[in-house]
Amino acid sequence: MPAPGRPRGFDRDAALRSALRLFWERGYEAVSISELTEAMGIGARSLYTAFGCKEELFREAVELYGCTPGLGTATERALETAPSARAAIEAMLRDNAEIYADPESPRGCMVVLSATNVSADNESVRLFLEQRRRAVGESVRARLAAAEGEIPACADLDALADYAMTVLFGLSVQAKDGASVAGLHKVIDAAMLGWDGMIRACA
Amino acid sequence: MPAPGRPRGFDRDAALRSALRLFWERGYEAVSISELTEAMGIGARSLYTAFGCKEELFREAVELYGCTPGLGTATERALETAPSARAAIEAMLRDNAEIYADPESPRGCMVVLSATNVSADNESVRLFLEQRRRAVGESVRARLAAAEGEIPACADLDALADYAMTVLFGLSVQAKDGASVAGLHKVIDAAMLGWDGMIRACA
DNA sequence: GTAATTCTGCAACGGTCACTGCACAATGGA
DNA sequence: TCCATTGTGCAGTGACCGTTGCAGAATTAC
Repeated sequence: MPAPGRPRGFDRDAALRSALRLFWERGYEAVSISELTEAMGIGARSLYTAFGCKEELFREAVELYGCTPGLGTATERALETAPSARAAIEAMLRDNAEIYADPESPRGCMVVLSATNVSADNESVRLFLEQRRRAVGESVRARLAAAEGEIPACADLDALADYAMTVLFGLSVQAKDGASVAGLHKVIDAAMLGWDGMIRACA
Repeated sequence: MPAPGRPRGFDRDAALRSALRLFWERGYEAVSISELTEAMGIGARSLYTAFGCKEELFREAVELYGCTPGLGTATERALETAPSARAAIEAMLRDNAEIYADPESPRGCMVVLSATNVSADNESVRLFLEQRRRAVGESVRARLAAAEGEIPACADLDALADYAMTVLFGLSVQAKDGASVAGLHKVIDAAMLGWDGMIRACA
């Protein structure tokens, strides 16, 4: 039983995916409504009817990014399935590196890069992504805290988590600048030696 | 003997510093000409007479950032004055961290953050900063290559340099998100253990 | 003084921005 | 068939974008 009224003439999910890709590639403010309507294959009026306004569309696109397998879910999945804290951090970095440098997709992480600088009017958008970055950091911290026995009691969990996030953020910039998947993995090799060093230095 | 014609009615250097601060804080596209003229205390016509156009003004601001002691010179200075490759990398990270989280200045690195996403028309601006980031990476690489004997011959200098740059980039994002100086230093503690691990793993 | 040169304030330029009012189209239910 | 509801195309809204033409102001050289 569809809702009453004229049915929507386009695939809302597909249109949202097109918007996601555009926002991911060039950022929130740098993408105009007319570019969006062209990429989504709809008129401006339909965009507003379906998604409300540009900011709401962006937020929905970020949500979709976050819950799409192979994109934003990589971090969560790595943290949940890896058998140890160390393996979780490494999997998080490596799986994301593959996504960041995938030639089929925009480069780097949408959450890190798509609203780093905005005009005063759109500060709320920047804060929205900042909060999502913070939430990822919290997840990492929680995963470390749950690693009973594996990490020496004297270790600074906050510093470990911040270190992992810093490397993750840096990988996005490197990928945007054209780094290869192999190059990113070499960086992660070094980063994991940093992890081991921190654990060893404390024990 | 000043040049003929009506003399400029404002301090060009001071105006450029105001523009630098604004671009640093919010990025190239997110800052409008009217915001610039207000901050610089001049009319739009004077801005164009003195600086050419918005993009040229931005490039000059980035140059100024790069050659101002306590800002963009920190990296170069650290690489030149530190007594060892390891000390050079550590000084580069720590000195920049102090700048990135300085409460008196915009947060993070202007070169990393002020043009990460731009509209299609201004891609040249993004590429300009990308090239500057690349140049810094080259400087780091060169410093490591010059560290005769200190680094084992089997070490991957490219990976070491890319690792240092990745951490440096990540620190900018962390600072923009509000990280404290102390927090950044803890991250660098970890990062330097990564450095030591890479050296040790190879030797 | 006059000419040449440069800078500045004013008032606009065409273009694009995000967004919307309105008439009409397309559906479901009575 | 007629109504209620919702989506869509068209044509615009006012605001702001980066930029500029022009007249006049301020200086040096003569």
